[in-house]
Amino acid sequence: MMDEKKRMDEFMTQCRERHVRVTPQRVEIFRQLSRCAEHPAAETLYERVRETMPAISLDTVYRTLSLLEAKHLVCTVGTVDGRTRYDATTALHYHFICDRCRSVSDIFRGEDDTFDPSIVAAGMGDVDAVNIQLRGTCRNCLDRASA
Amino acid sequence: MMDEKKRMDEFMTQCRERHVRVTPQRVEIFRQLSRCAEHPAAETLYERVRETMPAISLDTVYRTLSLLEAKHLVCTVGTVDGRTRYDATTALHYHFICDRCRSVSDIFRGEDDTFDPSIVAAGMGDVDAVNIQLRGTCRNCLDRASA
DNA sequence: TTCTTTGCAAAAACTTTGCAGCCGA
DNA sequence: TCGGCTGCAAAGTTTTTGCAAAGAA
Repeated sequence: MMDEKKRMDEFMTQCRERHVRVTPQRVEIFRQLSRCAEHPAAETLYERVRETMPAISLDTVYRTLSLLEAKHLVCTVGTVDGRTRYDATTALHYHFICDRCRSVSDIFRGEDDTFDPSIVAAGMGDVDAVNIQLRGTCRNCLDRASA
Repeated sequence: MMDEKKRMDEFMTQCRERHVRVTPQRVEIFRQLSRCAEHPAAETLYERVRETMPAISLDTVYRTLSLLEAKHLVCTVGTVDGRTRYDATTALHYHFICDRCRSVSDIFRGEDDTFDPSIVAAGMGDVDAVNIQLRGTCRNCLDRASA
């Protein structure tokens, strides 16, 4: 795992490359999103960011996520209970979404994984982002149900 | 492609198996959704269904889609512009979503496609549904831009 | 300096829900 | 018959937008 300082420097560099102004709010939103393993919705992330930046407003979180997603600095994981969930990792990977507890977990690709979006979409157009959701019941919920 | 009568019979059989009551509204909603290649949102489908069933209400369309999705008789394709889009085909396939024109197209699997959700999610839990979105710019929009 | 961004508040958009009468099984 | 379904209307949630002040390049 990349250390945080390096990750934040990279974020700021990419912002400048894409003409996205670097503001304290954007930096903090990205930092907290990177730290969250839970793939939070806007409001959840807002609560998190408020701990270190109490004056921030919810609409700034919405606007920032929406901007960063458009610039592919962040990606959406899908919608759970009507709320859009986000991920700071844009590298190709999958998500397991539990329909029972609403948790979202990363699934990183195995060595033998040959799934290739640009081959799959050959002829359809240019692919900028990929979102792969596997929905079902997670191990925790299965264990709890059988206990 | 399966003919419509056969598809509708299958739908009604599956409804009964899953204890979902067969009503004219549900049948018509499913029929129109099956006919739509565009993967419509609830409101778009509502307009479509109203052509043959003028008295239906929008909330019935919402309730029906939500029920059918829970029963895996229909699946969601993801959210485009804040609206959930649906698909009557539940067999594993992919979707190409154009961020420019908001169109959603099916991508059926190639012969050599070895992507297997239950292997990918091995150990994470039980997978009930899969949703794979490739987002980008479609051929049409690319051609229009370069013209 | 200039154009963008933020916070506040209000609004918009989509979706859900309560209720009474109706209908499928 | 009985429990679930529908239409109507109203509410609920999430997300977006207008505006003036503050801030990044």
